[in-house]
Amino acid sequence: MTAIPKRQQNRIEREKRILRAALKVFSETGYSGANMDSVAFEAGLSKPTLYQYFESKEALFSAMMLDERDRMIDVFQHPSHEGVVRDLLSFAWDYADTVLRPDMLSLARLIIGEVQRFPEIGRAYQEVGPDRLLSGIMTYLDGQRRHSRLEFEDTELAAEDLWGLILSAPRTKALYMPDRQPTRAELARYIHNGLRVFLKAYSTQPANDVAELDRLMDTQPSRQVEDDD
Amino acid sequence: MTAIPKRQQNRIEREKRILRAALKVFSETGYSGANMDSVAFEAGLSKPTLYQYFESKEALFSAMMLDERDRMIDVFQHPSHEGVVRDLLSFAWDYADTVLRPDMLSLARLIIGEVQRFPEIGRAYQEVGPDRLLSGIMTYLDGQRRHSRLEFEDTELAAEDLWGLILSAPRTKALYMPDRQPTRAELARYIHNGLRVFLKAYSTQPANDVAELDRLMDTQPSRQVEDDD
Amino acid sequence: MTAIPKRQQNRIEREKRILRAALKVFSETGYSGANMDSVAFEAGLSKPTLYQYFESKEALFSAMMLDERDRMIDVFQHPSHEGVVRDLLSFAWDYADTVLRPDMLSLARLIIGEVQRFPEIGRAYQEVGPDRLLSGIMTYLDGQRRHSRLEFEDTELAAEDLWGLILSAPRTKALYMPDRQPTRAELARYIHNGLRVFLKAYSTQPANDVAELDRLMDTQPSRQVEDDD
Amino acid sequence: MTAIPKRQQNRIEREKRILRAALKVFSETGYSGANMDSVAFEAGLSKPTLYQYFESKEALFSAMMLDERDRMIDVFQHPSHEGVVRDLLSFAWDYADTVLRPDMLSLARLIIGEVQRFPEIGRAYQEVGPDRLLSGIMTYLDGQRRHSRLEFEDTELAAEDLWGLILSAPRTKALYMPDRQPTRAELARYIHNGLRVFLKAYSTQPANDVAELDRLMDTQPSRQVEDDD
DNA sequence: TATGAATGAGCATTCATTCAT
DNA sequence: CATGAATGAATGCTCATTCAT
Repeated sequence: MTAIPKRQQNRIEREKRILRAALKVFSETGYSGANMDSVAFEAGLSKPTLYQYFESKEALFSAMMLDERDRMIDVFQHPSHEGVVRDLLSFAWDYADTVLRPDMLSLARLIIGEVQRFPEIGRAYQEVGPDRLLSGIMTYLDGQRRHSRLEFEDTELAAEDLWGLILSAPRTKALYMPDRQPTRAELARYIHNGLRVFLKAYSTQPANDVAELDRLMDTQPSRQVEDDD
Repeated sequence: MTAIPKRQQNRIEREKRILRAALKVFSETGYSGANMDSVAFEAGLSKPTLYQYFESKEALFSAMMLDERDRMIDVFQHPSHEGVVRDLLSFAWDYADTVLRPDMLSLARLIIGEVQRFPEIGRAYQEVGPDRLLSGIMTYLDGQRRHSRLEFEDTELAAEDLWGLILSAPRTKALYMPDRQPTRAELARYIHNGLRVFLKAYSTQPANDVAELDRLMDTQPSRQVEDDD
Repeated sequence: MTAIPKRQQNRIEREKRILRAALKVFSETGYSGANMDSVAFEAGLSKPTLYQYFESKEALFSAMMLDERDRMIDVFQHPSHEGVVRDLLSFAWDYADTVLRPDMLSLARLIIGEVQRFPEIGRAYQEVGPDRLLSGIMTYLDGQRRHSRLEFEDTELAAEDLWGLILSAPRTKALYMPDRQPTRAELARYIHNGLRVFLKAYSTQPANDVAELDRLMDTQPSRQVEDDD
Repeated sequence: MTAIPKRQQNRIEREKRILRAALKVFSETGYSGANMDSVAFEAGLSKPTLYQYFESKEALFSAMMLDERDRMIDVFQHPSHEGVVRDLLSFAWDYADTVLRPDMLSLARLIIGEVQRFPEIGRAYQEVGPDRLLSGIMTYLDGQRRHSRLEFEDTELAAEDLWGLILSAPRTKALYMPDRQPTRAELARYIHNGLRVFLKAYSTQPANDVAELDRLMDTQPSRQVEDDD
């Protein structure tokens, strides 16, 4: 039997619990505002045990942040291939759903709030978050340009435009106002408008594509009807 | 003469000094990380005096934040009227120069980082920052629509697009990476591209306007030549 | 009025209290064994106040040690001049009374016990304690040599012999056994014997001097009759 | 064969390792400054195992101290018999070499530093160290008195004088200044002078003996030529 | 028996806040 | 009114000691 020793197993499990607890506590109160007692309590163990896993508050913070970052790598789906409009729409919803999740927003606030104290954390997230995402979008956009469905010169700028048109406004708002989550309808409005502008600017057949977009948005304005208040 | 009593005068002056000191200290280390000793020292007075002006750390923080917000109200210039393209370009630079200033970014990080602890601060800034700005842009865009120079249905979305296309990418990067300020050339690239997309999507004479934009960007790619590395 | 400001006065007084408290606490339990709460309590103030006066435990320890050292500088009397035997006898008692005081022994134990952690403290005491004392004795012995009352080649060795003959045994015992203070009678025995050997070895008239010594020791075997148990 | 069971053997071995580790750790940082982790690590076993051998830090300390004391019993050689001067000289070097060894000094500092916390330790060492040593010297001195080579009344005082004249000064210095070991030459100076004084005071043929001493010290000023810097 | 893992209690240090002058 | 001085209440971190395996 290649049984993983129970000890080892246990240790890994506990480390995960600590990192989860740390995420919660640091997210709620920031680095300085958080205290190790809370983390220990939240993780269900004592402070000395906590210190056996991470040698200092700072080390715990960094470890947690980098762990979260690694977790984020696989978050974004690769675009499907059912036609530009459908693809972009699907991508827009996927991305919005992820980026506007309360926990993602809390994490983003934490990073931004502490980036002056921990500059390397900001950079680390830039690399796996925006940069990786962007390169995913860029690959897709390049493909569509080769198929003459889109036209542009600077792929990076086009990708950033896509992101900015769809999410800049709702995400900025969400960062500043944690208690007001955007509704599905609001999101739909941003996505609809953002994609329309993007298509007008970058599609080789803007009129057709915008028409298709309008049709799709009418049909399927949102995915989760329940919270469409 | 209804001379303001010297006492009164003095008090106001001192209060300003405290608020400036608070901005500096809180910006550098966040709310929890800052301590009242530093604020008092930075303001050049003793802690008890500081407490005479603000009854608690929390009160000082709120007061400082709201004061900064008020100061921000007059920050953005009203658009001039020399033609849409020139107007938008002038606005874009104005806005970029303001929003990407290191102190503005620090303040933004502070707000975002503390918004969960002080939700009203986030809302307050939303009102005078984005909202006021937006309504300024909206007024301008509405005017241009009346003159048939632009066309759109939803003014708010159009205004948000303008903002997002120009500044979403560089500002997001700047928030996450405090040590890497964007150069003038990078800014010019974002502005040029953002306005081109905006004009393509919203102008009644996209081809002409984009051509003019290209010409203007060539002529005057930046304002401060010295740091155009 | 050249009134010293009460504040200043107070501060000095309090600092003295802290140093006294520190001496007590550190002497009792050593550096690591002592805690700042005890010092604060013993000094009659709160821990933060204590920290306003000394920035760390280590700083307090060093300051206290150096203060004690300075206090020690004036401790040893200069020898009088009533004849070698009388002089040496007087010096012997003076010195024994000082060096064997319980607080002096505690301090010595503290220095010796912590000298590996704070090497500079050991050196500092060596300079003002033994070294200064020795040079005082040496001056005196040199004088007596000039008057042909004593003879020797190496003044330093002679001085060290004087010290060693009188105090080495009782002080070593006292260092190792804090609960057993030497009685006056025991001290008298050490002094009598030590001086006798010293005179035999160094006096130009050993027989006479030893006889005088014996007479003096008979007459006045001790000074403080009360604890002559 | 009444073979000792391997278990038993092992246990004894381990106990020795622990005691050696404890000596090292306690010597370096004192009782309070030392921690059980370091002892366990130094002994190459785990803390619980350590606790199986010694039920508490205090117990370990005491056991180690008493063990060291027992080890010390056989340290001092019995004086040979080649004539008083030669005997004393040989004894002086033997004793100096032992007492001034860095590990012996560290141990002495430890005892002195902790004697207030563990008074019985001080007494225990007094018994086997000074007391046993002293009674050895006393036996020898008594012998020489019987052979009319030395004369004195109080054997104990004579023995203490011998010790004090030779080692009081260098040992006291060494206790206070751990980083400055006395050189061979310095030791020779102390020994030469101490014995000369001793012989002048106690020999029945002082002139002869001092002459012999001078001759011996010239011939053989030290034993280990290499570090005679 | 030996050990990885755990913890209650303690300790140096800091900080928001308040007096006394 | 302004300030030097003071403090109760944390907070990060450590350590002697004990389980559970």
